[in-house]
Amino acid sequence: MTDSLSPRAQKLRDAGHKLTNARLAVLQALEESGGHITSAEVLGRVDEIDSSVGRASVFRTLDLLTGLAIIRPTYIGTSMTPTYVLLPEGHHHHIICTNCNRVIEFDECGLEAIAAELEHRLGVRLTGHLLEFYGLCDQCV
Amino acid sequence: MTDSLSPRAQKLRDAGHKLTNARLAVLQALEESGGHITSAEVLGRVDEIDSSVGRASVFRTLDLLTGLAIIRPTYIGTSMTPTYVLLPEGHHHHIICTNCNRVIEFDECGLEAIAAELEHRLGVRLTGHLLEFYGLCDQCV
DNA sequence: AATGCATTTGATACAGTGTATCATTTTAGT
DNA sequence: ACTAAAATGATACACTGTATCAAATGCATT
Repeated sequence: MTDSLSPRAQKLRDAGHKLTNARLAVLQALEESGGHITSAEVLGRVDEIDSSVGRASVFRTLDLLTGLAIIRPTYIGTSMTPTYVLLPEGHHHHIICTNCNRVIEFDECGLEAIAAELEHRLGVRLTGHLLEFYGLCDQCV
Repeated sequence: MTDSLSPRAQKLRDAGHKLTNARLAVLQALEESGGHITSAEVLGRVDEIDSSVGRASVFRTLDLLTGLAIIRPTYIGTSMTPTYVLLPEGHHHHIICTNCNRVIEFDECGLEAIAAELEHRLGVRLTGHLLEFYGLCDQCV
C-alpha cells in the first residue's frame, strides 16, 4: 500500500526509522497541538490517540524527533534539568552536535547565509536552528 | 562600602534584587564554569564555594538569572521537562515573555536589526536572544 | 502472503531534579 | 542601629525522564 505519509513521518522513514504506532501517535499529538506543547501534554494527547502507547516510547520518540530537528525542546517559563548557557553580551550562538553533544561556538552575522557558511567551513551538517529573543511583552513592560 | 561588583551582580542589583551570598555564589559558579554548565554542576560548585547555600536558593537564583537574560537554560543532548516546539521548515522564531510566558511568533530577517524592529512594532522589551543551529558535527557526519 | 530478524515496544520500578512550605535570617534604606 | 521587606535553608514531596528486558512489530525479502 502506498499510503500518503505526513512530511514528518516521511522524514522519519527517510532517516531509516520504522513508522510504529507509538511514533505516529506522538507525531499526531505534536501536529494537533498548535506548535507549543509540554511533554505532559504530549503524554495526555498520545494516551487519547492510542492508550496502548507506553510512557517510555513517548519520551524516546521525542528525543528521536529532536535529533532529526523536527522538534526542539525549549524552556518556556520555569526551568527543569537544563544546561545553563551564559549569555555574555545578552546573546550567544552555538552549534550542538546531536550525536556527540559537542558545542562549537561562533560569531553571528547572517542567518540562512551563516548556516551555509558554517557547513562549509566547519564541515558540519546542519538540519535546523532556533533563534530566541528574551524579554518582556507589551503587557508586562 | 563601595565594592566593585561584577557586571552581572550589578545587573541583579539594578533590577531591584538583593545581593545575597546565595546569589553571589551562583554567579561565581556560573562565571567559573566556562559558559556551559548543568544544574547539577552548579549545585556542586556552589557547595564548594559556600556549603551553607541551600539547594532551593540555587534553583531560585537560576530562574532569576534566566528572567534577566543573564543565563538561558537549553538542551544539550537528551531532554528533560521541555516544552516542545515544532520546527515547521526546520526552523522557528519566537519571543517568550519572561513574565507571563506568552509566545509571540514572527518571521525572521536580520538579527540586531530585527530586535529593534520587534521592540518598536510589538511594544516588547527585549533583553537577550539565543540562536541555535542543530545538526551533526564534522566528527559525526 | 508468509518468513525472518533487527528494531522497537510497553510495563515497571527507580533515580534525580526542581518545588512548596514556612520559620528564621539577611539585606539595604532610613 | 533599626526596621520592613525580601530572601534563605531544611525538609519532604511530586513528577519527569530512564534503565531494563521479555514480547511484539515493522518491513525487506522471498
